Amino acid sequence: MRTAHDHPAKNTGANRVTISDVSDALGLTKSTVSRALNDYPDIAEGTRLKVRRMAEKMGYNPLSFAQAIRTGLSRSVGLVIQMADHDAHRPFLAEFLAGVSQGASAHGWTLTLAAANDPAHTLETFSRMIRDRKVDGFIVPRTLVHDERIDLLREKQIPFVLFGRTADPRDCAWFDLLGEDAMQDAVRRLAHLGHRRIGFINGGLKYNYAALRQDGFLRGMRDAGLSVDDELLGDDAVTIAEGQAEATRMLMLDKPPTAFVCAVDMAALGVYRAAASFGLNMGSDVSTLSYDGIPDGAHATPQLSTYAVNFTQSGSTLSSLLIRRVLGEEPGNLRETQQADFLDRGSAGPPALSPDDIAARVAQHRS
Amino acid sequence: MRTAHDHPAKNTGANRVTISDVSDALGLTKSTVSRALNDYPDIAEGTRLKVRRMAEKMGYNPLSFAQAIRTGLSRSVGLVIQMADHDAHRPFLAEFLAGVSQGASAHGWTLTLAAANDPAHTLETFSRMIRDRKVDGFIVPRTLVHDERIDLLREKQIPFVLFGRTADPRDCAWFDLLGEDAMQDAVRRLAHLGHRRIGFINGGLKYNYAALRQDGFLRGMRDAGLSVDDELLGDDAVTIAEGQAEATRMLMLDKPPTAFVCAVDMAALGVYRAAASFGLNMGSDVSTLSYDGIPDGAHATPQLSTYAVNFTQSGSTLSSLLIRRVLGEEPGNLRETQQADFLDRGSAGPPALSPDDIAARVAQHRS
DNA sequence: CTGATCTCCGAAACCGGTTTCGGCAAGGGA
DNA sequence: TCCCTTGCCGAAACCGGTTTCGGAGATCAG
Repeated sequence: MRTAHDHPAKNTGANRVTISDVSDALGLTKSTVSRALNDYPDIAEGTRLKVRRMAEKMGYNPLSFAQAIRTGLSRSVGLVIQMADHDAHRPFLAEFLAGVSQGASAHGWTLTLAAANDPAHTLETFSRMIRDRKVDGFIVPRTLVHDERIDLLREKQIPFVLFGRTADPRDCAWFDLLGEDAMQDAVRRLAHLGHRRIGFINGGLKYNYAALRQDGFLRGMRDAGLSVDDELLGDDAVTIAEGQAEATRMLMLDKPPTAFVCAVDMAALGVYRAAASFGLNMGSDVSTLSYDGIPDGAHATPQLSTYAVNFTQSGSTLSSLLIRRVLGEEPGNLRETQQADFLDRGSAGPPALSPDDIAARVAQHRS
Repeated sequence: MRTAHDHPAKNTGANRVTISDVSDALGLTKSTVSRALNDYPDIAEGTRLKVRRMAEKMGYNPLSFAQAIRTGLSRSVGLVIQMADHDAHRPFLAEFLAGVSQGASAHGWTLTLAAANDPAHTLETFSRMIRDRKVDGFIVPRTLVHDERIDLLREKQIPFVLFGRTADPRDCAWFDLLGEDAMQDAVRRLAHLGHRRIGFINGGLKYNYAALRQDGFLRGMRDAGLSVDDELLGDDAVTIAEGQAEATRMLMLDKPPTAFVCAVDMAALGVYRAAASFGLNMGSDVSTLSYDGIPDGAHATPQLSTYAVNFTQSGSTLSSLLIRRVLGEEPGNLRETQQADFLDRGSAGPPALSPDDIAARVAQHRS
């Protein structure tokens, strides 16, 4: 049986500078030093400066877990990634984590990461981290329409910030990109290029963003004075295969679209395959605009035009918001949104073919 | 100025069960309860059981940061990922992190993650985490031939475990896959299929694995009784573009290879492109065996035959090794290696063309 | 029966901080 | 001059654990 006393910790701060060392050096008590460093109002300005300088000079840094025992704050942001999400977020994971980590460490906080296999395991993981007070709050990525994580955190009164928005905003702080505006703008651009029949391939309906992006698409269509054909609306396409299936279905209609708007880049890459399978050139015979900005989009031929999300900055912003939330700011003040950046590359151009031309080309390739 | 006393922590363990609650309920002192739970030998077996049961019944869980203040152990494994590594590890990042996280939480530990932009920033990040005692030790991924991270950790006497091996094993525990054996086996398989001229495309020479894998390749060639042509050895190919460049160079030789062994899957995907550019069919006209097991390999046509690494299990093993290291086990006892799994798919077959045939085909496509 | 040894637990210090409370001294008003 | 604030700091408790020390009682050998 391996136990703590079998292996006394050898790294028990041999020569660490403690708050007592600082107070002794100044002839003050450690309580005064503590209050000076924490900006208590009952400390004279001169004393505060002396303490600051001495602490700096001696290289004093408080131990966060020693503070935590009294304050309850561990100065750590929690993040649970769910492995079953096989969809689009994987390509950005590194960037996102880097952003979260850097946003946290900019305030002297750390990132505590956990991974879970399925929704039940995710909730379990949240509960365990809360029970053991490993973190002061959570970043909740990929918010769902009905999100049990939010219910749990609300019930347990744990601070959190969403990456995404949610219908019921109670207790919710968030950062999100305006996917709906991107979809609307995509339609506007395509309409401006001359497209009249535009198909929409949405992402996972369980995610909160799906309804928003569809609304944005529909708004764009209305603004452009275009009619919406139910057959040109596709759902739940978050992989290449799913995107290809939806695009293939639409291209085989009597009146196929000349352009596609995709809620997710992966689906757009599927549209490329569908088009290629019918001998249609992407960017001229058919056009595609999409959303995400995955690296593979830049390697496709032609390069995918898309609304790109800066995941590093998103992560960093989320950390900052969460820290402010933990320190007491109201969630209502902690809601930020931002526009995605349009990358104008080669996948959308003026329609070289009419819907009838496309239908003929498709028919020819099916024989 | 936002300070701690402006926002008193509200989650200061309202109704948390402490060790005193347990001791009071039993009519014991908290010191006895503590020693009972930590398996001190001077506690009667009956008492230990009573304490265990009561703690369980009351739902007592010690606060790790409260323990840390005395023991110095924060029960957290540290991991710093370096963003500048644009090579092959990104596709597995999620799996790897999941493994590390699960390996840690299996022992009640957590994963503290940080990201750095470059080597200097990495060292800085290590130092900061050490100074603030955020973690008890580190997992060091992607070991280099000359690795400053190892130097730093050695000097500061911080426990660590390598993902990979290193030339100077002092203080080093590690887990690694035997890439050299995979390379050797790849040559054996190709020779068995009838290949006589085999090219080797190595990965990044700064990494420790490169020399090992080249040794394995050379051993395989010697075992098969094949001669090694210096022109058929390529280095530093970790991206598709770099792999394509090396393969293109070799295919344009007077005596091109009929098969390739790649140290890294990404490079192998580049070999696919080089072959395609000369009208050579992968798996028949030329063959390729590789190493890593990236997801894209399964999407290539034909599917890439490769030696796959289980990154989830690797991460989990690394966590366990690190925890044992932190608890006092000698690094010499904490060195594990494992064979990669060969995925026999479609990219290697008997040579349909001779080197001369290939040279002719290449010449034809260059005109 | 006595003294030495062992077993087992309580008492108290300790870890490194934070926070409450009280009091001294200076300053201001009457 | 006296009283009442106000400013500023020390003393001590506290947070939730761990670890050292010592001693009471039981056991055992002589």
